Amino acid sequence: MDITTATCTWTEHTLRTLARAGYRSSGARAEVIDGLAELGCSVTAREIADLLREKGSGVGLASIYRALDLLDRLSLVQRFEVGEGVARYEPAHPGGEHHHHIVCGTCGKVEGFEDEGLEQAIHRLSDRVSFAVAAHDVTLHGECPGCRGAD
Amino acid sequence: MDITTATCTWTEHTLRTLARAGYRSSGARAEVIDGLAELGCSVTAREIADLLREKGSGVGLASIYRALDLLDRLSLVQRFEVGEGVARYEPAHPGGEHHHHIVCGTCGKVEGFEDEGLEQAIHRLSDRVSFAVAAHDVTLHGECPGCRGAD
DNA sequence: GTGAATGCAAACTCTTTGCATGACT
DNA sequence: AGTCATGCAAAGAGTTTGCATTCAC
Repeated sequence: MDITTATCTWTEHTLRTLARAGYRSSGARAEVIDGLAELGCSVTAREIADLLREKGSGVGLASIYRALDLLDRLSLVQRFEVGEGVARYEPAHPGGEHHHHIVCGTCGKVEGFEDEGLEQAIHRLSDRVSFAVAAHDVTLHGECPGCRGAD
Repeated sequence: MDITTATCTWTEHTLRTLARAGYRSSGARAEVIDGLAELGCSVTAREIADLLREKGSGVGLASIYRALDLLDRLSLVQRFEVGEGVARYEPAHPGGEHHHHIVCGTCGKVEGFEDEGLEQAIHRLSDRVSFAVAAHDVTLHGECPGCRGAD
């Protein structure tokens, strides 16, 4: 997965989509988008705030939440939780390809993974349930290589 | 799945496990366990509180959270979230058999489902990742039959 | 009697909202 | 000018914690 080119494309796509929908994308919103592109996978609002503050930006937390909410409503980011009671966000790729997350129960590290077999199983299963399935989240819990070694 | 006998067994198992671990299980804790057994799948702390209050119980919210936390640490309940920022709990069956959840994006209804193909896919996948996988959560998002019809 | 368990209220964290100010078209 | 966007501060919701009291053993 080439994060660099992917997120670069995502940034452009996002700015273009916002503009097309009539939203202004300067100021705080643009900084949040840049921050998301830079941080990439599985970031919290606080992490974005910390990054922007480090860079000397005066963007407020409220604007970050507002931007994330807007991006989520436009399907430009994916919002999810891994069981900490904190919302996490990451750039959503327009093609629909996506990954899931695995969380280290010891250090809290979150990593992404993709698995075609899993996607297929969920697809097959979706036909069998009474709900109309629109999306799915999978979270694996375990211990990361670093923490396994440190036991 | 026969909820009645399953939760009855679960209640006994839970009380026995607590006693064996040296915890007292009278008062608030027992009421929370009863409430969980009665409500069954995917309940919030508030739902337990409401049920107990209805029954005239004076159990406080803090005791409910403390009980749920203890049961979770002893693996007697499963704790999870479906993306609302609220923790949900349900009796955990000792055998390890478990189900996952599907959430209606319109009315918020949560239902359980089981799928062997999904479990197998996750099992196969677990061998391929660098983490030591200990558990997994799957959440499907969609629209329930009732809300589909009401569109 | 002693230590665990409980209830209440306060504290805390994450997130949302109200409102006045500032920026873009 | 008019509207949208922002920052700050306050409000909300869910959850946790401190402490005095109560209860089980």
